[in-house]
Amino acid sequence: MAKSITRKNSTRKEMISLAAARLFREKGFNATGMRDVADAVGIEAASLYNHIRSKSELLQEICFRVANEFHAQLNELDQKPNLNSLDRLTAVIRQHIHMWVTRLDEVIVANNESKYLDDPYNATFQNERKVYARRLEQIIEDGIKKGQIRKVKPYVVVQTILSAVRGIEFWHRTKKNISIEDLTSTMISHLIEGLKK
Amino acid sequence: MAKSITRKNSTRKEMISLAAARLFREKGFNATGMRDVADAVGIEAASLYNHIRSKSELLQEICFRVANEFHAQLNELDQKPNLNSLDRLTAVIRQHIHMWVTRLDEVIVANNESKYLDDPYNATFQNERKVYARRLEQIIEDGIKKGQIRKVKPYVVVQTILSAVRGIEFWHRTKKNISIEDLTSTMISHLIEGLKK
DNA sequence: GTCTATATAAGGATAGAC
DNA sequence: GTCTATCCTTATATAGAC
Repeated sequence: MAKSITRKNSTRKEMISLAAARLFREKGFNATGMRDVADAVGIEAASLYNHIRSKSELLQEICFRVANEFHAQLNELDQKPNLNSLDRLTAVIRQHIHMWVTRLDEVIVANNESKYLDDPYNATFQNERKVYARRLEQIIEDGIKKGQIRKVKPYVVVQTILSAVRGIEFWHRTKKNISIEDLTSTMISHLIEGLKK
Repeated sequence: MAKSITRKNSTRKEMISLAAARLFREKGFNATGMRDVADAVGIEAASLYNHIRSKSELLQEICFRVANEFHAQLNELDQKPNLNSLDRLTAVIRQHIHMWVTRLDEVIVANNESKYLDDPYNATFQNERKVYARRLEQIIEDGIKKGQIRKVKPYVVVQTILSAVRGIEFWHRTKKNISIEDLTSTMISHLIEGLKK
């Protein structure tokens, strides 16, 4: 009984969160009104507050859900010690593209709207990003040390890769005849071949 | 006399525009109030309207100033017919990085806040972006045809390069000991070597 | 849990004195 | 050209009936 109530609540809340993610992505966090979110789920704005505490809370949950997911995927990769650096980077790129394709709204919100998080959430989130990037830099450094990667600045390479993948946001808008596979293979070959010795 | 009035006006308006660019970048267009802009130039909010028509107009001028500048720089490159495709792409990357370094606020606003332009400006601006990207695709296609560039999807490569350069926005935030030269050379080698046959 | 009604605050823009 | 005062709209969030 308690379980069914919980599930009903969380399902409702999930709907609100996903609707918010779509709206925050399309119109931006500040330009999205609670009335917009309410309309999207078919209730009045006031009713939202039976499920969420505030508009800020919606943003927080979206951003940290995404951050946690990215870290979890990187954790999985860490448990495959027999991958070399370039294979590891390739897998990271694939993971990112997969996230972009399957959870576009949330990922874009986490990238573009996280700056509107209130403190201390804002600082925490930016730190998550930094830690994640640092983990990727380690992969590059390892590859340089082992002679698989040219002598580059790991920090710059990581930012280049992360930014490049992030650009899929704009790819989505146009109606090009490019499959996910073409997209993935072109990006990987471009970004990985450019690192080889 | 008329000239001095004109110059005075345009200087004042320039100050407002640059202050707005900085604020729009830092806080976002919607989170920036006219009172914020007024504070930044040291006048009252009402006084702004002697120089500008509306908050939207500020955004429009910033975005199209940037768009025109990028097109102008590409036009310059077009007048050097003896450059090959890879050199041409390298020059484009250098131009972009230079814009990011010298006019960071305006470029970030044009990239991140242009979606808040009212129609028809929004549609016009997005089209400018599309035309610009198409011009870069032509360079890639040319390089493939002449055997300098591997067989890649030009559209994806252009988006990868544009997105990668765009990421300098985030590079700026951290205090890494990386010079502009290291940044530029690492990005160029990474993004250009990855295209060579 | 959802509704109607509303409190409270903030934002863009204008009027009119100086 | 700049100011003070203010209009008008919109937004988040709450109160209380059902």
